[in-house]
Amino acid sequence: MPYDDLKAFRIRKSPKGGRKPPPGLDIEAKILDAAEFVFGHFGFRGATTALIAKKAAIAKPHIYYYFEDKEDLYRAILERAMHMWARELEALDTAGDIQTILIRYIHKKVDFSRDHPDLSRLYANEIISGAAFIGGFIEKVSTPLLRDKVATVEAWASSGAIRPISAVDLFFCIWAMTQAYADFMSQMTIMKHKRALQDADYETAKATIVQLVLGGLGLAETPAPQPRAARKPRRT
Amino acid sequence: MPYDDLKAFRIRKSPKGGRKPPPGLDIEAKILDAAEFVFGHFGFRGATTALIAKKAAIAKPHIYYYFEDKEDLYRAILERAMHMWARELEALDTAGDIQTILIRYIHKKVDFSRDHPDLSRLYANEIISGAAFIGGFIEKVSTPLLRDKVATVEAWASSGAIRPISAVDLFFCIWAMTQAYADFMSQMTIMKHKRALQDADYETAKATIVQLVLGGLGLAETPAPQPRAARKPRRT
DNA sequence: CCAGATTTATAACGATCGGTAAAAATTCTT
DNA sequence: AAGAATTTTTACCGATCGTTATAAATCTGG
Repeated sequence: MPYDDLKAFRIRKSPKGGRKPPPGLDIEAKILDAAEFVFGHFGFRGATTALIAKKAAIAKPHIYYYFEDKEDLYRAILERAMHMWARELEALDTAGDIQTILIRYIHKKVDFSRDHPDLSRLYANEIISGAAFIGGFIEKVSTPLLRDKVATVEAWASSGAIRPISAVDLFFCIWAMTQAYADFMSQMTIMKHKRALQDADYETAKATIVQLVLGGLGLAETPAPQPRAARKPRRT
Repeated sequence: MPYDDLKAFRIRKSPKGGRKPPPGLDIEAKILDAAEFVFGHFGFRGATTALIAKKAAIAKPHIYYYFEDKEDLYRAILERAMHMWARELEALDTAGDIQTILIRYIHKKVDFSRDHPDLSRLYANEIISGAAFIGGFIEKVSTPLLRDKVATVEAWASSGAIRPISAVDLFFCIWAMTQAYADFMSQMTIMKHKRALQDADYETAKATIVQLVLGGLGLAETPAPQPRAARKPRRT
């Protein structure tokens, strides 16, 4: 688990005692949710503490009771986003059918875009603006993770299981397609004449991406209907 | 040419007489270039006129001699970006070999990401932040253009020339993949341990995207060397 | 060379930015 | 219920935001 280094990216404030959600919900969580939305839509520089406070329904200086400054708050959410991002890539376990592995990964990525669009937008904004805050994380955590998965894909290719391909670009393309359904959501809703993407839209997205990836790798859609007993997970 | 409506999106200032670049370069172009960079990296809200002026090597209020306000400047660049974006989609002429059409389109899109990364980032930023400025343009100009191309792809599918696919999502995916090589450039350079993407990287990107799209549509990479020679569309 | 128009630079405005100080309100402990 | 500790609000700060006013510089045509 190499990406546990990311603890170094954040210094929290109060390791003090008791937890208690007395009247309403936890304020810190409300701030984080509001900040996720605002940072996700406008980036670090475009987001304002006033807008975050308004979205969280609190007074503006109240933010500074829970977070040192704007950057601390931004890092807190970025960390959450990177955490989930890295965990998803790590969860691409290389055991089992190739088709199943890829399908499962693509589905998970699209589901993430549907369930956490603001986190995806936040990440996209950070990358577009130059990855000033998470460049180190990408270099030290994401890249080794990627290289591991790239090696797996290349092993598939050299064994003849899939058509040869640039494994790095394959991942870039999968990320681009799956994350687009969060980042470019507003464009898609306009072009589809909808107010929001429905479940059916995400299912169609999954099917299309799966078709492109499996087709591009020369794989059939049906993952070889389990010739033997289900209990045997092939080789490790 | 439906997208000529976009003239309504911009009101320029001086339709007055003579053009002359007397001492240095044209100031307005320098402002536009600087603004393209700054808006592209930080979005409308995150960009500051001071930074644009500094990048253009002029005094801050000098901007307001050529542009009414920040929004006017932003729209000017957005218009340029949308112009190029729409022209590219329009240039996907539906004549000729299907493979050739798709390959040419993908190549053009990747070339655009390489040659105008800031414009691509600008567009991405605008979409991510909700498409507040260009929502109308997308609705009135881009969408009809897209629907036309979608009809073409669907005709291909119903004629059996390609595998059935959601044509709309196919375009979303092609845009996502090709534009990612501009928008997510910083992530890619970090993960590739490079300072910038080289020509070879863009060529690999093209090949990968082409492989995914053609493979996903059940098309061979080689576009039928002669009009009537190839009759057995068997893959690899 | 000079008046008039055009282009650039300087000064400064109100609004808003991120952030602080300190008081008010609330909760916890006793 | 009283006092201490914690949570939230009010008031406000200097810096920077977008923008305007206006003066200096430059370029024009005669």
